[in-house]
Amino acid sequence: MSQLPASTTPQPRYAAIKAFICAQIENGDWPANHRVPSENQLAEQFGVSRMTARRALTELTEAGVLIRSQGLGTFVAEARPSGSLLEVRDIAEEISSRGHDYEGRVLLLEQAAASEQVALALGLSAGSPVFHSILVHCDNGVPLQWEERFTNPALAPDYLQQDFRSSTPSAYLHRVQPLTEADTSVEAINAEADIAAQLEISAGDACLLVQRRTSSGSGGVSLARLVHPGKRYRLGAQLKF
Amino acid sequence: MSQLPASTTPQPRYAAIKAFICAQIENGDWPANHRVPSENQLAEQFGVSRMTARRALTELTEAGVLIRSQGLGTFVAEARPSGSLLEVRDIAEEISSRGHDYEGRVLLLEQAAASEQVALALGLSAGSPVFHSILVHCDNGVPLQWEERFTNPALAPDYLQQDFRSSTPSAYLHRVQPLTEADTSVEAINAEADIAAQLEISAGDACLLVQRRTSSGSGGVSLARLVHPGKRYRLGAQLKF
DNA sequence: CAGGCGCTGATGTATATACAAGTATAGGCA
DNA sequence: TGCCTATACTTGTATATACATCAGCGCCTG
Repeated sequence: MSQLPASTTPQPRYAAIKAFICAQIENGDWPANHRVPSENQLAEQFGVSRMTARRALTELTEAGVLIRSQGLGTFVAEARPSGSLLEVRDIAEEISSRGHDYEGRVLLLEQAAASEQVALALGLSAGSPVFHSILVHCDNGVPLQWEERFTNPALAPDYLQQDFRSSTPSAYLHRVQPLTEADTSVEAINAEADIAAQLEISAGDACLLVQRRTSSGSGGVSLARLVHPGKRYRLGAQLKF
Repeated sequence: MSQLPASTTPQPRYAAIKAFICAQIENGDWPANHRVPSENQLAEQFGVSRMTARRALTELTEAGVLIRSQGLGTFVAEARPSGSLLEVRDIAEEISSRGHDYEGRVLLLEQAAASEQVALALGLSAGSPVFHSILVHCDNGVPLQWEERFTNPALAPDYLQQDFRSSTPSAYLHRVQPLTEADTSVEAINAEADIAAQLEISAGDACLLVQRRTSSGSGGVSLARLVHPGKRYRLGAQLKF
């Protein structure tokens, strides 16, 4: 073996089919929603078995390049919007990974009655008891995030007994309830006076407001409002297509 | 929810194997780096063929739950960090999909000399010519995004000839250069006077500043600074784990 | 004793086959 | 005309089999 000098292509055969399909799409020959040859057609065309052709289609589907539907066929997916993915890490882990000291200041930790909005997000009825916490996360003593959180008591029963000075509610929830879903929104706000004071910035300073609703298979777990001082914090992301 | 009591189980057989493995991991019976039974063992244990057991292992590997290596075996992966993903869509497509009118106001479209920072991001030398554009994207006539962009002339030669009143630079670049990578950061700023005027907001109002560097296989394509009025715009994301 | 050889068992690739399930269409019957 | 069914084609699941490739181990030879 290894008699093929250059371009020794130990690549599997399904890779050739994937490359072929991607080439057609990138050349523009196959626009979005164009129908891709069926598994049997590709198998015959490339002289492979149906299972091998199927693997190429399956992997491209998982990559978001194709869309398949049983009985109909395989189609080119919409050109993906110049989208990017943004990863938001746990704030305490982030601070620790920089080699800085993490400190959580607990401003409030209580049981309260759910407002209509909170009840809706957590799948409860308005007025039901929910856990309500407000804390400030600090990096080397400098406030980096103000966090207000409403948590479903059924899914995190001993929330109020936690010590959030060293571990975050987010980490606790992640530990007791495997999360399966998260809805996040990010916007910019001018800091209100009280939050500004707690973040040790001036009222009106620009802040990132991240709102996140997390849920597990058992239902809504938690609703969080996270405020970051704009001058001290930035969300980052690296994405490869 | 819960419309399926227990009877209808049209679930494929590999799903049972996946569930079994996940259960062992979540129970703590199989810690990180624990060795998972081999394909043949699982096949015998569940009374399925090796290919079916293999599928369960393959899918869990793709999901990041397991790690496999040829000749060694399959192992439980390290617990995944509590990360989440945020998708950012193209602004014109976003506006159109709401059924609103998109309008692009071109404030500047020129060739300029690259600053040191721009040159670094695009893989050029400082002072090289780059395309420089500033525009404001409007939704039904209301400014929604201020965009300043530096583009590599080698990869988008007829950038200056484009009509960005109806199609965005982002869409043009996506068309002529398949992007493979993007680095994005999001922060909050107080609007400067000039940008505030162009966005028709007050100076000092909180804004989202999104900075994005995109690159293709051929190198750095473009560097963009996107400013959104905080009161009018929000980034959203839905993530499933 | 060192090095190599082959064995075993693991994952990776590929094939042929079978049946299940969803979709669209052509044709027939009332 | 309107509805229903049979059929063909598609993707989805599952199996049995074969060979390739890689890592680890032990034995055996030089």
